Amino acid sequence: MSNLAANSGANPQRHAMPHPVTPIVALDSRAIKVACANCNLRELCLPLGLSPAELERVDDMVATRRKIKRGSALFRNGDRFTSLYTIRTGFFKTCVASEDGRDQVTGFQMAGEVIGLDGIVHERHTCDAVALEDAEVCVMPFDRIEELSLQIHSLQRHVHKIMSREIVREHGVMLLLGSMRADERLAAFLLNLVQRLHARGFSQTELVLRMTREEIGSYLGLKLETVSRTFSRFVQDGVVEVKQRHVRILDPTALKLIVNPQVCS
Amino acid sequence: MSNLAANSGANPQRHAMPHPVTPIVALDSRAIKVACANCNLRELCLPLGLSPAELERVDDMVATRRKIKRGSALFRNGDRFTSLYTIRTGFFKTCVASEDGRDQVTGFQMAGEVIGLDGIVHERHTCDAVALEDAEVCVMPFDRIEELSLQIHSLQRHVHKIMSREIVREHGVMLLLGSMRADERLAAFLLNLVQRLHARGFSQTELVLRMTREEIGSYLGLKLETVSRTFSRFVQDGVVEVKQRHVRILDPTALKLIVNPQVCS
DNA sequence: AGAGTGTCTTGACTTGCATCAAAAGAGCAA
DNA sequence: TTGCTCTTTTGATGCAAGTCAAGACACTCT
Repeated sequence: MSNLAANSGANPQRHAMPHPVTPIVALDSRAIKVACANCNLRELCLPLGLSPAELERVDDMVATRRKIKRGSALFRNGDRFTSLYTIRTGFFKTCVASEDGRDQVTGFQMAGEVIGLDGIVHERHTCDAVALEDAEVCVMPFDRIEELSLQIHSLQRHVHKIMSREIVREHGVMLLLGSMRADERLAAFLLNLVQRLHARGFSQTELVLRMTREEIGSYLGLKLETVSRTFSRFVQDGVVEVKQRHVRILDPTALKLIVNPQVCS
Repeated sequence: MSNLAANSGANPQRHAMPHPVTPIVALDSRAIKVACANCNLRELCLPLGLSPAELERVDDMVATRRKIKRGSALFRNGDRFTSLYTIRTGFFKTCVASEDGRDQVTGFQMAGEVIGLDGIVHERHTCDAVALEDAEVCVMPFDRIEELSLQIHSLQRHVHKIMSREIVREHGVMLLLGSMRADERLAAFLLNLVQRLHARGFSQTELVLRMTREEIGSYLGLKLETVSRTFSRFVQDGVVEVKQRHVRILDPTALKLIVNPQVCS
C-alpha cells in the first residue's frame, strides 16, 4: 500500500499533470496568460485540431484565467451565463438541486474538460460548479466562441461535439441510475474515473478520490453508508485496496465483470 | 370518464395538433415538402426567430420528410449519423442499452422536439429512436445545419440552445433517478408530460400515454409493476383517473405536492 | 365470435438499500 | 498535547421496491 498516494503527497501541486504546466512566475496579468499553443492540455481542450494560425485566434478568445479555491464555486445556480470554462488544473463537481433541499451531483470534471454548457439555454446557470481542490480554469466568453465559430469551421464542429459528448455521457449516467445495483454503479464509477485519469497520464490502477463518500453517493444515487459498505465488500473480495481516498485497483477484470455480469457463457 | 379519450379517438390522426397540419394530398415528393414558413410547429422547432429570408434558406436545409411506422426505428445505436430530426407528428422514445442486455429509456419526444443530437460526437448514433405511434419527421442533414449556421448567426445560437436544453433536461432526470421515490418520479413524469402537451395546445389535465408501463418504468428507473401500483395508489387517493393509457389529472396541486414535499410550512 | 397475444393489475413474498445509531479515524487549530 | 469537526466505517433494523406468479383486460386477426 506504499505508493497509493502517488498522485498526490510528494508533489506540492496535488493533482499534478504528468508534464507539469508552465509555472506562473509573475503576478502580472500578462504573465498569467499561457498560450494555448503551449498548453499541455491541447489534446483534451477546446482548440483541437486547429492550424497554428487558428490556434492563435482561439488563444485570444481565452479572456483570462481564473483560480478557484477548494470548496468555492466557479458559478452557481441562477448566476448569469457568460462563459464556458476549461479546467486547467484541479477537480470540480457540478450539482443541481430540487426546490425542496435535495441535491444531486451531476458530474465530476477534471483537467481539459469543459463546464458551463448548462447555462446556454436560459443565459443562466442551472447548476453549481464547485472546486473539490484548488483549481484554475480558462475563461472563454461564449459570445466570442460563437463569433469565432462563424469563422473557424472546425471550432464550430468541436463545440458541437463537446455538447454532444456531454449528452451521451449523461445517457450513460441515466442507464447507471436507472438499472444498476450499488456494486455495479460503484465499479462503473471507478473504472470511468481511472480511465479518464489514465488518458491524462496517470496510473491505470491507482487513484485519489477528490470527493467524499457522500458526493460519490449523490452522483450514484446511493447513500454514503452504502458507498462505504460497497467499498468494504470490494476490499474483502480482493478487487481493490482502499485507504481513505486512496484507491488501488487490484483486479480490473473483476471490476469490469461486476459492471457487465458477463453476457452468459 | 367520458372524454378521457379526447386527444385520440374521434380524430383519425391520433396525436392531432390543435391546428391540423396542411394535409398531404399528392404522393409527388415536391408536394410532401411543406414550407417551414407555413408549419404550425414554427414556434417549437429549429427555425425559431428568423427573418422570412432566413427562414427560406432554412427551409431549403430540410432535405426531406420521412414517415416512420409505429414500432420501427428512425435510427439505431451504431447507425451512421447524418442528420438531426424534428418531429412533425407522432411520438418517439429514445433508449440506450448496456453491453449485457439491459436497456434504459432516456427520453420521450413529441412534436417540435429535435432528436439525434447524441450522434454528433462519434458520427454514429449511440441510442435507438423508436416511434411509439406513426410519425413524420423533418430530416435536417447536419453538415448543412453547420454550413448554414456559419451564415445565420441566430441559427447557430439556436442549435447551441437546443443542445444545452437537452443537457439541462438530463440533469433533471438524473435528479429524479438519483433521489426521488417511486411516487415522486411518476408524479414528476405526469406533470412534465402534461406541461409539454399543454404547450402544444392540448389539455392541461388530460393525456393519452403513448408508451407502455414498462417503458415508463424504464425511463423512471422502476419496474412496470411498481408503475402500475403507483398509478393505482394515485387513483385511490383521488389524484388522477386512469383508464388504460388515458389519464386525467384531478388534482394537479396534489401531484405537485408529491414531487415537492412542501418546504415545511 | 373465438383464439391468440400483448398489456396491465394485484397479491404474496423477498431483498437491497436506507435509516438510525455509535464509534473510530483523520485533519486542524489553539 | 487537547479538543473540535468532518469523514468514514460498521452494526442493527425497517421499508420501498423488486421478484414471482396468476388472472383480468384489451386489441387484432381470422
